[in-house]
Amino acid sequence: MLKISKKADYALMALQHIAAAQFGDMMPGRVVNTKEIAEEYNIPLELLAKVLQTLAKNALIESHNGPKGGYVLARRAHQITIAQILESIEGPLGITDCSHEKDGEFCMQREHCNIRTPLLKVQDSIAQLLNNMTLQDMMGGTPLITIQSPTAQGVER
Amino acid sequence: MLKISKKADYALMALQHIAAAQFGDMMPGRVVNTKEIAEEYNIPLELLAKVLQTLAKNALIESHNGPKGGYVLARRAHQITIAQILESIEGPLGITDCSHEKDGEFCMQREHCNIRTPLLKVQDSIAQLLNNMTLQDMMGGTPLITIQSPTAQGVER
DNA sequence: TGTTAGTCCGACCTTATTGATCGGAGATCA
DNA sequence: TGATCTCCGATCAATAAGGTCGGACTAACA
Ligand code: FES
Ligand code: FES
Repeated sequence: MLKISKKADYALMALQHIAAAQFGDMMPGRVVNTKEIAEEYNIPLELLAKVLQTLAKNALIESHNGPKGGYVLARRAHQITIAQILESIEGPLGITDCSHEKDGEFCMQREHCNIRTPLLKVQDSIAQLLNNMTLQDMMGGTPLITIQSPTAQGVER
Repeated sequence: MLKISKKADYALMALQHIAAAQFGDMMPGRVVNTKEIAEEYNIPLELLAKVLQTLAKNALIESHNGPKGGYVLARRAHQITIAQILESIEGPLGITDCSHEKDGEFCMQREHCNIRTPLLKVQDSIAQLLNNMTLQDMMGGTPLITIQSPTAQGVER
């Protein structure tokens, strides 16, 4: 119910990892490749590759080809919102399939629909929530330090 | 992306209609049957029936069998939350598939997962939003009155 | 400079979820 | 009692997601 796809899940993990490698290590512009992420989180390699391709196409990360190649974050972590990531993978956010009426074709129920307005309000709230949360917020709240605390360190903010 | 299923959509429409018929007409305990709703909103009849069955099983509405039978709201409109409706149709709310770890089986990524905590926070926010919105709130905001005739005229057959 | 190894990239197939459908059981009113 | 109208459970088809394959490119190295 209201579940985001696994591909989006992988995208979030990968981006978090790339961001951590980029700002947490000593090397500032460190390039991280697909295999490293896939092995770290037990993600099917080829599937993760596909996800990263999509992310690169949407200008969230930059791809460097050849040996020692890989991906680098295209912007700073606090400039990337969760909404941007999810929309890159799964298309525009729409809580119901008739949210975005495409070129003159509305759903059958549109005429007598009684739930459109309140549902759009719910959708707006969710969109706002996702837009206000950045990748940096997701990294344990602490900006540059790598997390890695075994205890359930709260992410209160 | 984050789209709720069509069945849940139908459930919301049907419940709104039942509530309107129950409190908007002169008859307080009016029974409304499946066919009436299906024709009003152009919903496939049998599918809507299935949805209503599920709703009845979850004690959101009561079913009255036989001729002149149909469904009646089990509680007052302001006692039914959107979250209850959605969860009745689509199961418990989980933004990711590993939200509810079922009996000892966690996902492969659990060990090194870096996005679990923030995602649970997002899920909590959405759940709270849906729990605070009742069926009555969805009916134009105005409490019990305001359901005038547009529905009643279409129901005549 | 030629080779080679390692990377990204696009198209394809398989599986799971949702959407929709069918016939039967039970209950009420005439 | 009888017929009719309703709800109910099991079944089938369409769609989207998850996963997989081989090809194209780039950059480092000998
Ligand atoms: S379901 Fe499409 S407008 Fe309400
Ligand atoms: S994906 Fe399952 S715990 Fe993070």
